[in-house]
Amino acid sequence: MNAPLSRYHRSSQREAILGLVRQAKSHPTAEAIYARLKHRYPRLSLGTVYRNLHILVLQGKIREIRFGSGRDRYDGHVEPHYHFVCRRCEELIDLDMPIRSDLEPEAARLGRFQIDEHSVVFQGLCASCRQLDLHQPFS
Amino acid sequence: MNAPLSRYHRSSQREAILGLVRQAKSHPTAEAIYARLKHRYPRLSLGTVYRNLHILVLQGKIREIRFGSGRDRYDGHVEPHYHFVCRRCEELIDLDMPIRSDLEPEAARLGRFQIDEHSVVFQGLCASCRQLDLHQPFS
DNA sequence: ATAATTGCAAAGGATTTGCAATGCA
DNA sequence: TGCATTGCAAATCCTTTGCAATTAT
Repeated sequence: MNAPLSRYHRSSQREAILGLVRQAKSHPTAEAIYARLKHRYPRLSLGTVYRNLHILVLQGKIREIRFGSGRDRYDGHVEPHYHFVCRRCEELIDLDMPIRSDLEPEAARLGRFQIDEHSVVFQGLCASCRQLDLHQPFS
Repeated sequence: MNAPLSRYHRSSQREAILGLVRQAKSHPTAEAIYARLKHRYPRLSLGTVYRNLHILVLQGKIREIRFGSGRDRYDGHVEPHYHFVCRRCEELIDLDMPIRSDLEPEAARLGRFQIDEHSVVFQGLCASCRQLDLHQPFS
């Protein structure tokens, strides 16, 4: 992961990546971030994007989201929240609903777990795919 | 994915894979399944394992679990249930606690979603890693 | 000056796929 | 026979890493 030994130096690439992840309503993949910054930093490389994303995660400034299909996504909202994923278009949406913290002690009781957090992901069809689905259902 | 055009033929490899995933208490990866069946089917290949796992998922006989680190895991329990993942050893444990179905209409109301299911994953330390952690915390 | 960051290219791990041979219906 | 399944190997996709050059402190 190549994390630094002492403290970080600032880099405009990293700041741009953080800015982009924070302002994006979507939850961009590394590839998407790379594509959107490539014109501003023509020599930018994917490796740099990945390295900075990891640093930002270590710094607690963004979150890595790993469910769903192959690629990781990044979330600029670090406060706990739930997600919805469309099973057709794979869009990932933040949900503004209360966290059920009471679930944690209940789960902890089932084993001798120490539970730090939990995630909830709803799956189904988003508004637009729902319409499509009426006409062209998929197997 | 190479799904068949009409109906499936039976294959003893597929039956063995299904049997193994069902009886396993752990949630094995494709690699682990391959390793455990290799002596019984010396010419078995990883490709065959992956292809059959996908077919079994399509048939609704097993579930694919995709959170956490890189590799997919497979679950022989197809009824909805929640999971616990240890952040140190990455063990994945089925939890026998009631499903909060009331969460779904609540989430659906936030967008115009059609919600079919939801998953809940608790993260923390399992019983054994918890003890270790007292002596050798990790960064 | 020291150490972090970059770009590039190559390596890595997990999964998928093309193809000829084999097996099931 | 017709089509699904297999083994094998190569290909693909996403992510990580080594290294020499550059940049921040």
